Amino acid sequence: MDSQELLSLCRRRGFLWPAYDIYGGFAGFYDYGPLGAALKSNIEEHWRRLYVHEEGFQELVCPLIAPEPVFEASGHLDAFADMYVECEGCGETHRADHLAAGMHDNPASLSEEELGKLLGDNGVKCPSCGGALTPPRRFNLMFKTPVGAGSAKPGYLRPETAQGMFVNFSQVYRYGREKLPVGAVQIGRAFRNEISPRQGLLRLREFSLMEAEVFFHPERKTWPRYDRVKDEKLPLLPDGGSVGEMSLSDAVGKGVIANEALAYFIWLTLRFASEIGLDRRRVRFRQHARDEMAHYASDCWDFEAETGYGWVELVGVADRGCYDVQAHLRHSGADLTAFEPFDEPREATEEVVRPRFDVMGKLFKGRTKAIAEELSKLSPEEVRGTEEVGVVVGDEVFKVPSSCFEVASATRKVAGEKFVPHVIEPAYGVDRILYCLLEHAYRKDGDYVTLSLKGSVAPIKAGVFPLMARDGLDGVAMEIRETLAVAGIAAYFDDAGSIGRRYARMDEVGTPCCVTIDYQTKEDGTVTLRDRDTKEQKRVEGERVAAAVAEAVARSSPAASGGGM
RNA sequence: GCGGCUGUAGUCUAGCGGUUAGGACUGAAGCUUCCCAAGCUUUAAGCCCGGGUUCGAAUCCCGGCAGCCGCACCA
Repeated sequence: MDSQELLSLCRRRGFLWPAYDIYGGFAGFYDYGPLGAALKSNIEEHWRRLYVHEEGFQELVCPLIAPEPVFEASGHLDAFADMYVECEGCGETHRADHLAAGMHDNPASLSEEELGKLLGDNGVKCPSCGGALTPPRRFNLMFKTPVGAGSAKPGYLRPETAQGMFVNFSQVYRYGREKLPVGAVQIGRAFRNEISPRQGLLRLREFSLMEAEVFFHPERKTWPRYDRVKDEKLPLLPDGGSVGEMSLSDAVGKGVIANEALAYFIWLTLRFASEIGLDRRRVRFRQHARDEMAHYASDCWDFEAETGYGWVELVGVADRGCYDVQAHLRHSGADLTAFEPFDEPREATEEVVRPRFDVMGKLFKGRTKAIAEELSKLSPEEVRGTEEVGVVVGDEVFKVPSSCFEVASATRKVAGEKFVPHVIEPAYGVDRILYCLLEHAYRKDGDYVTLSLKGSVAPIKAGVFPLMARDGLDGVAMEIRETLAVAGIAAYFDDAGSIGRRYARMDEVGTPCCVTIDYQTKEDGTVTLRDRDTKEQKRVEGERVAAAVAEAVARSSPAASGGGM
């Protein structure tokens, strides 16, 4: 299909268009119009239904701007940047770390200066023309903005919503009654200063993400509902293999997918995709190659859809290990751990420095308590065999003779252990999903275009038309539209042009059914209900119209709690 | 960021240095008992932006912006 045709429809009918058009446009930014906004919101609402309502994830709304330390910890400040050199001869730019491949174990980890020296020492020239190269220049893909006036602190627009959930692990864990696994989600905007945005909605500088972070005990990566779906089939493209259908349990059993939890969220992604209307025959899960994966991930699967642009990544489901939480724990000093009680409390015996208050009291009088406290913090190794130990309390240094303490073994009851949780992250790109949905729904018969959107996501659920805008038919139609609106069904009144033209307008924006009021309505109160995909019509009682429309919409949608594909 | 191609109403397009930029579809108003983009009347809407060449520029040249394709990039 021709993506230009689809984009033209999107603009014509009010789905979306390039932003700031009257000022010449702004690459990488798009506006959603009334239909696009409704479609986007329906997609997000369906996702929320699955993750928040069914699976019990906690939804958070975190700020779009975060202070610098967050991204120092996450690694975005260093790693979410590319180093470039430019050729002084031909002007071509090259990835500096790529040019240094083979000269260093990990060129990307070097500073600009170090990398520049490395390239210079090895006499690297422009691969295109052999010209001299500029020193490496760093281009960070995050948008930076000062926060506050004066000596403002640097802030960054978030490049993903994930960090907001990692830094809030303790709140999520506590709200979840201190049980694992526990999950948080966030739906919202993220920003990346792409060097070259392309392909419409597929590479934006400002875009929407739906991300979930599921926190696990490192050795128990499964999910309560896994057993229910373990025999379902997944279209998998394993690293180094070819596409094939495989059940979850086979994939986990054969080690194709690293664990049950990862398999479950891969399946949930397929369920979501299918329920909003992506074509099951044009999607697959592609496993990242070892060298493609972020260094901290242990397994990662991209959910891809086939489009006019080729296979496009819509969702990434990755096992990120303990990397993110660990990073914030170290960087912030906060205790971002989970606690697991042992079946039986254990007794741990360890050696400690125990102050002898009877001896100390005489020597240090009123300072005894403070000195003893400091003394207890020392390890047995530090005091063993010494005659005297220096202890600092405030500004004072006290010389404490060894008679004041002893090294004794103490028995402590340990109820359980603390650990840094592992994270599995399903991350969905809303704009890409929306675009692919439109492509997969696009049907063309001659010049006649129909968007075969699922009722669950269709921006308008029903068109309501008087056959003629006269003889009171229009009044009846307006009442019916209002009845539908009150019942929560997005309905669109149209009395302009021929009836065929009005059906065509609705077909082109993916409206699943239309209600038409004709002269028979005046006689027996029935209206016709017309189906978008079959073009079939049937008469229904006027009083039943809301229920009948709801049924028709549901027919082109999956059952609310349906687990099957 | 580099190279190639391209930019005319909401959409698709005619134009090739010289009248008032033409058409189709769409939109709006109206007529027509009108169930699948029907017909008729009326009507709105355009040369991406900025410089230059020229008596005269949608047209030629330069720059910018945007789009498409390829390269690069996509933690």
